[in-house]
Amino acid sequence: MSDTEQLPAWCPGDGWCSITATASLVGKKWHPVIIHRLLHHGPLGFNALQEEVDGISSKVLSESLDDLEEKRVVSRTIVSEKPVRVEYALTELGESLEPVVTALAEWGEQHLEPVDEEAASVV
Amino acid sequence: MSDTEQLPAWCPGDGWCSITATASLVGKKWHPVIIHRLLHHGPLGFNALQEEVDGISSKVLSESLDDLEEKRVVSRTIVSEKPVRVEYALTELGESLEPVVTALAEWGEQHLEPVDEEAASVV
DNA sequence: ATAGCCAGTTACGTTACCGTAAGCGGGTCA
DNA sequence: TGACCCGCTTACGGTAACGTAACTGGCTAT
Repeated sequence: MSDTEQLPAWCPGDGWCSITATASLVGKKWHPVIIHRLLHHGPLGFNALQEEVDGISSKVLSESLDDLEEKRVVSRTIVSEKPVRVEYALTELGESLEPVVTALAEWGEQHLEPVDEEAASVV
Repeated sequence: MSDTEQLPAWCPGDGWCSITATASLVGKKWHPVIIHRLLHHGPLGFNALQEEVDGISSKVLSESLDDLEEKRVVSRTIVSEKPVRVEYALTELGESLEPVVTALAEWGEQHLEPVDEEAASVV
């Protein structure tokens, strides 16, 4: 590490930061899980997705989907069959997040699973 | 995608989720940036780190470092020279986050930079 | 003694995010 | 017609995260 080290441009000093920007997309509690489920289960309806995510409320799921749709990560397709169906799927942009979500998942797998937060130090 | 598809175990239905767990570490606004700076600039003092991160306040930096220290991601070393110095560095666990932070950074680089949020749709 | 750097802390306020509970409009099925 | 599924929305509340501003305390250099 010398003094004149050039940073890879993705850490500028002028406001924008690719890390923060990406984190604001994937850093919400449910966002990465939703994306992961969509990656591995193809298009899903609202209720199916809710069951898939396990723990999320309809309200939060709805909000998250709105957010992700606005950010062009998921697409909402109304399938006009008799019972009005809706299908949520990843856009290309959303699918491109696969490495990111995978990185999150694998790191958690490898470094976080043997969690002993309460058994660790205090008391 | 068949029906009996086995998920890689890192997306259980029973509460714990490696993705969410990791996101709770790296998903905060400043956490990944701090880690990134520490990855690329070696150990830094408080003020040096604050200047490096650019935009963070001393309070938030302090809080973030407390959090990251508690989670064994960064270490705080008091270098007891005459002017009391402190050095923040990554632990092994912290360094292992490199792929995750890199994934965030690179995705942002490749998919988010040409941002035209305001120029896009409305008005 | 005054000024300045380093490493924070405290007080205070705002916004974002998450969660519960309930309800609603439309359709299907019996 | 009533019971039930689907796809949400609304109302309400709490906590956590973030932000600003000011201030502290130890040490140093002048």
